[in-house]
Amino acid sequence: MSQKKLRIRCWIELDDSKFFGPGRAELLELIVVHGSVSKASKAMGMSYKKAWEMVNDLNNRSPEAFVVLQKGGQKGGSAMLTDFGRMFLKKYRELDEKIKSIATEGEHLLDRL
Amino acid sequence: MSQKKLRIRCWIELDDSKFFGPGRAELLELIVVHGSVSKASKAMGMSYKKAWEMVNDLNNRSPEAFVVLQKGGQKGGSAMLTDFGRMFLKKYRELDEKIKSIATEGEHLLDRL
DNA sequence: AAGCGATATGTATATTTGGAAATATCGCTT
DNA sequence: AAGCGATATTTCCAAATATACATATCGCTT
Repeated sequence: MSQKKLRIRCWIELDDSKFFGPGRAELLELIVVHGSVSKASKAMGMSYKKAWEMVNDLNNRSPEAFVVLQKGGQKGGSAMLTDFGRMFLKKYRELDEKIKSIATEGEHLLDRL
Repeated sequence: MSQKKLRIRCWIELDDSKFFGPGRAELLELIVVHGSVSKASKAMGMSYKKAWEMVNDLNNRSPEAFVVLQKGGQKGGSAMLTDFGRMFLKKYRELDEKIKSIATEGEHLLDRL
């Protein structure tokens, strides 16, 4: 048998460049848990810079911000999702689930890989 | 209005690395039309090397080849899809359509971008 | 057997990406 | 009001990627 690991994933493109996909979804989830971009990036083994650029890109290219960032303060700073960010993340996960179910029902394109 | 171009796309991962997505789908379609990797790559503004590496990767990592390549001969060489390659491409396009319809039915996650 | 057209492969260069480290920020503590 | 701590933000340089270009290969045609 092939024993190959197969996955179907989706992402959203905005003006012909990637805007939202599995990586950003995971990052946002970890920001919810940890309350900072720094901790979230460490938790997923990503460099802080890359994580910060993702957050920055989400906020800049969307008409509504995904994440509110605060620097300084008692704990040095913080990050939390906006209502819009949480809503978007939830809907993306729902879509992801639907796609997974489509891909596994009946005979499909992965059967012979 | 936002006037932003929005798309939702999917790709297939095999053993944690990308295997098939929109780029390779388009390349295969152009190979069907033109009958060579060279012309197909030019038609989509991609370097020949990159296109060749895509075809090579598809053939190597799949148990069944996607493309049959011939070098030399009357026209210097040629490329054509296998039955498997055509079948896979067709099913991928069907999946793409289903995902698109899911993402656009009713209120969805793209509404506020 | 020489030439042709396209594949197949390698090399050098430009471009993009990525990480490490330095810097700026700000409420709290003292 | 000066220092601290944890984070956000920027700078700089290494490393991975991609592109352009050059070369080798092959089988048919003539």
